[in-house]
Amino acid sequence: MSNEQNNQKRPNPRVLSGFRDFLPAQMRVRQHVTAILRGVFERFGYEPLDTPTLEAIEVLQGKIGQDEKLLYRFTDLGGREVGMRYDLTIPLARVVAMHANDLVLPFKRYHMGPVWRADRPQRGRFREFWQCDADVVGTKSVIADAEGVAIYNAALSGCGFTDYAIRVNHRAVLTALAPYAGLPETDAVTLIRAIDKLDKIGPEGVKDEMMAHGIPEKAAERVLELVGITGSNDTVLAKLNGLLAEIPAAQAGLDDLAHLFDYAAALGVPEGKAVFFPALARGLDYYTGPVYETYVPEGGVGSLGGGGRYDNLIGTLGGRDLPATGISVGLERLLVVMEERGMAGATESVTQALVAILPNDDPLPALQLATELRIGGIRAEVTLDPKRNLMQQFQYAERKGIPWIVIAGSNERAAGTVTIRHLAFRDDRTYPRDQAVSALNHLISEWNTHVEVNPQKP
RNA sequence: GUGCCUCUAGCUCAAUCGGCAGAGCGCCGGCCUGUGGAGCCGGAUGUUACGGGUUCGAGCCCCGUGAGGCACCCCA
Repeated sequence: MSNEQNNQKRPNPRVLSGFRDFLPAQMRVRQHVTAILRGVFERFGYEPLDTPTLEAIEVLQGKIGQDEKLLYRFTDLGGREVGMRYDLTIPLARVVAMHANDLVLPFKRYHMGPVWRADRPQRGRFREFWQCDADVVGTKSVIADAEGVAIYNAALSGCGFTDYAIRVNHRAVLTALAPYAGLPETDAVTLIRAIDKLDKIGPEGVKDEMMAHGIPEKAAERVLELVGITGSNDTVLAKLNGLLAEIPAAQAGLDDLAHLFDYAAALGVPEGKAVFFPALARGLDYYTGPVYETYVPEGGVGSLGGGGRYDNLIGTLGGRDLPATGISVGLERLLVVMEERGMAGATESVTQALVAILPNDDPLPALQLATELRIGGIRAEVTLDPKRNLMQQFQYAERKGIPWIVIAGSNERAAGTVTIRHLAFRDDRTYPRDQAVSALNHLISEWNTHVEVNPQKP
């Protein structure tokens, strides 16, 4: 086949809108962050779960309300109607319905994996993206809700964030808005949809939006006054208790939140990180109790994750009616913000040491040394093109982010030594050949300590 | 799925009224070097996102497609 024919037949390489390739440098960061999240989930005693990416369409349909149009669906070769999972919560509900007898309740699981939505892509919004969820099924305890907040706190601080906030609200507060403003319940969705934009368009914008949807000015002002209340959690709770005294369901919700904040503090959430935020809006068709979302200032991607209690969902898939609560961390948004802030470390290669082979030297001793390093637990690679001179090998290591280069050329062999050089520090050290592995292992752990103490690389 | 904006070298950006496609950084090749990040010499930087149209002539104007972004919608 000639090149011309080849070019004509070859399709333009491309990826679909909202889908992405992850090159090694990006994958290292993704794996770094998912490892942090996995560590947090497991530290709180959540067990891993995985489920198929495809589900029968009837499992996915009807549980996701308005977003059904965002479902990727197709007919498979056997004529079955199939959908790609839209979130990780529906699969959890299905697992609980199918395996209820095998699960110990409360069932605590975490699940990290891709989900698909045929949405219009934007910054931090993709058609294929990862969610990292932790949920508890089978308890109504507010401790479980507080645990969700505590997990968020541990996850975000574990990733290096310091300026995050976890906003907390309650379904009962949201549903109380309409009666509080003297409006019929049917206006609740309109009110919630509007106050959800408070951050973006401000109080005046929210008021305009409400009025544009037929809410009387007085009622809009009343709602805005309530959701605009700020202060310490105790202050806001007290004020809302007063304002919503006539609405028993709201009182119960506020009581939940009072406990939640106490529990969260005891679970290690620092003062000011879990904030009662009455303007936090979450979908009404889903959540039944406490709800929360995480924010970082100037993130530009909306919330980094959300969660809450959904006591009525599990039963809808045919299993026992079980209460549930949980969180979802948006890996992509986390990474967008981390990348923008230069927090996405882990720029080093997976390779810890390159074993150099000098030009015209025998490659076998280098291969043997690499083998020893690997047996010693060091991720090592060996120069694959020994015609490259030593400087080119340095440059290869530098460019790839390999921190160490190990040289055991003819000079070292004659002296019975190895030379270990740290690329960035330009630090040469000579060790006896038979101590190469232990010496490098020692240098690596020394370096890791240094990185932890001082994340700024030279 | 709707509306609007954007797309020039690997990256960041230029290109007067429609008149020869440019800079910096990076990259590639050669030479040299058992201890470097360089030097010297040389080179490509390119289907101006893609496909059409108008024009003597299109990076620039028009239409379509794709991708990215913003706002809806919704959400991670």
